[in-house]
Amino acid sequence: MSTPASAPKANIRQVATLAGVSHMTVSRVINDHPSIAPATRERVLEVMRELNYRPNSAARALASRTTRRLGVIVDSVVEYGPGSTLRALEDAAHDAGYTISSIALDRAMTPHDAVESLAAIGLDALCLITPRVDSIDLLREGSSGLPTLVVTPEPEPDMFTVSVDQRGGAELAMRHLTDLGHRDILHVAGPVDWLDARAREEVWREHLTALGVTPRPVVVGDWTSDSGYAAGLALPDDVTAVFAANDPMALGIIHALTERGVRVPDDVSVIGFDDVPDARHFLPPLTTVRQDFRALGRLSVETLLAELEGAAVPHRALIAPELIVRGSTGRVRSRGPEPS
Amino acid sequence: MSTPASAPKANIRQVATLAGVSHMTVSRVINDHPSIAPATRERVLEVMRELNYRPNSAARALASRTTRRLGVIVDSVVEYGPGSTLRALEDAAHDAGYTISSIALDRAMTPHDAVESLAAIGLDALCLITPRVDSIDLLREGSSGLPTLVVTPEPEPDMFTVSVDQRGGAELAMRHLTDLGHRDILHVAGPVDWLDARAREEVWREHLTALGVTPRPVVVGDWTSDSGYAAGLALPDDVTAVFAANDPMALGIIHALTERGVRVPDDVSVIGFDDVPDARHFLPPLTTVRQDFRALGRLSVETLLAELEGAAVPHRALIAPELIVRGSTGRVRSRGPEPS
DNA sequence: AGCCAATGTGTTACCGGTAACATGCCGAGA
DNA sequence: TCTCGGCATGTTACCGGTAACACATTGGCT
Repeated sequence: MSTPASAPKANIRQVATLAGVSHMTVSRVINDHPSIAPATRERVLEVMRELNYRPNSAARALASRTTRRLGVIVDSVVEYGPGSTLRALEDAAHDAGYTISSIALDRAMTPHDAVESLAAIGLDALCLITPRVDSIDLLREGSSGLPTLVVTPEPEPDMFTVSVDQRGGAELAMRHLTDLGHRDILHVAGPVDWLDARAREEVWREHLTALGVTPRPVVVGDWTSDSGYAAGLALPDDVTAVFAANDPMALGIIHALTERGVRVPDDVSVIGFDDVPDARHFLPPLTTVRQDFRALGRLSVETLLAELEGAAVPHRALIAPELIVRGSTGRVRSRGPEPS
Repeated sequence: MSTPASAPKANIRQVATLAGVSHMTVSRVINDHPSIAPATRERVLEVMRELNYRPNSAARALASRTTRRLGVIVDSVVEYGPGSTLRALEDAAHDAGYTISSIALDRAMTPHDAVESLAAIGLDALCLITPRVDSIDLLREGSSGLPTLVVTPEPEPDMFTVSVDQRGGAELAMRHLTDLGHRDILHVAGPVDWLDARAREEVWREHLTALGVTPRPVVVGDWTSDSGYAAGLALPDDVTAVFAANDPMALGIIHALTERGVRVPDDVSVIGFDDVPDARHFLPPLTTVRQDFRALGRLSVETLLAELEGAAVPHRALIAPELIVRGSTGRVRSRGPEPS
């Protein structure tokens, strides 16, 4: 065994004694204080290694009033977007020497409770990943006085916000479809209380209107492939393309259409949003808009830490999405004999 | 605003003074000590409410040498299984008043580093979610003296382990296929260093052997739908069923077969493993084996906390998987004119 | 030479809790 | 009535660090 069994944890004063310095000098070595003689530093480091010394983070937190911990409140972790963003945040935070404590809003957990329960464990800053309309207000209300960043599609004048450019992404999707000649484009939207869903829907509407086409009524889904399936079953015959607000719904739509004998993309083109890992193997492989959640997570941590250090940071930052063209979209074609 | 701006954090002694008791009494109220007069408790609670008092967790951790924090090391969070397990763990831990700090093993992070970096922040116990063969040894080596639980398909005599019953799940899949009359069953396995993958493969082999069928060589994938796709392209013509070690690979296989003009399930049956949320809308909807990762997470936390409290807990616990029959499997049928 | 700033280190107090032991009070049993 | 044990509470020390300030030494500049 390399580790001596049950190493009796050493503390800063024991290190100090063995190194022949005061405990304060050891503390300075730990914190990379500039004015430490190189020889002293070496000696202390040596002793620390010998004793297998690890600073006690609770003690540091208590004395310094800073925990090096970020709290994250995530609405709907189970969804691909929020979940991926959280993972990316965790990685980025870890790289910066910070710890993440996250709490999901899913269940019987109100934003207020979430802030409470996170604040209880001690936080340096707060990050809210929430695509919901009202969450920001709820956050404001439960405000904890902590530096805060919100990952949300809508800019908020008085807060730091970051997001993937939802409108830009929706533009990409709509332009792709209209470039292929489609005009009769149905939108299967996400839940009405999701800002991402709203942004995508607005762009769809605006884009069509600008083309002189009257948009049909949106179909509202709930992000699940099930809801996409339902929308697919109910798809009017004269629609030539569907812009689904996410990939699972696109999958469900394709499933339903296929069952109905409607071919994708020959009869109807379908485009998704997200680019989930499996999208390339859907049948047909899904054309979609990729969101770079890793970049989003990194950006969030950067922004938050900069804010903590008092640096001037932009109140709003955006990540650019990317169009991924695959097999579920094609040029518009007449659909054979229309019924009735 | 309901919260007074920048509430000056109260500490235990201020509460004590205002309540006319010693700070120790307040501490006892916080910790639900039995011998506190009801009247006193009420008075203290009242003052705590007034001051909006929150115990400082760093101070508690320092004084009590217990952090109420669990460390989790996750290998391959990006995979559905480990990722879901982690989420479930977080929820269960939160419900028990514990905090989770997790670290992903994915990148340039060795198990040793992971233990180090988790131990550095202070932990009550450690949980390792790792499907890899060698990780347990690595953990043993980097052992931190902490109570430890491993989520792994293989029991380890000297450690606490929990898992979804992999062999049982694979049995379910194989029995389903053979009940439908299939004998020529190909297995598309996960990476060789994954214990889950091994267990599924072994059962596949044993099951066929017991039936007097010589198993063909396994095809080894890497869990991704891409690798499934590759396997599907190379699928021998006389195979009538494929047991894919997870759902994304099953998806890729179906994609490839469909491209080749092979119909699923008419020509070839495909069964997956996991039951990812979208599996029911794959084309055709996927027959698969569901793993209840939420139950697994809950079980893990329960076990770990029981261990912490010194309770006697079984060294090995299993969650039962469930067969989900959908449209990607059917009775065996001759495949029409065989080429050559 | 004398002064001052920078450098390197030490002393002391304090962060906000919990542990361990001490104390006063009260009721039950001898 | 006295004693003893349990209840309710208080006192003191300590957990392992950091902050703030003090102090000694050194070297450059006037």
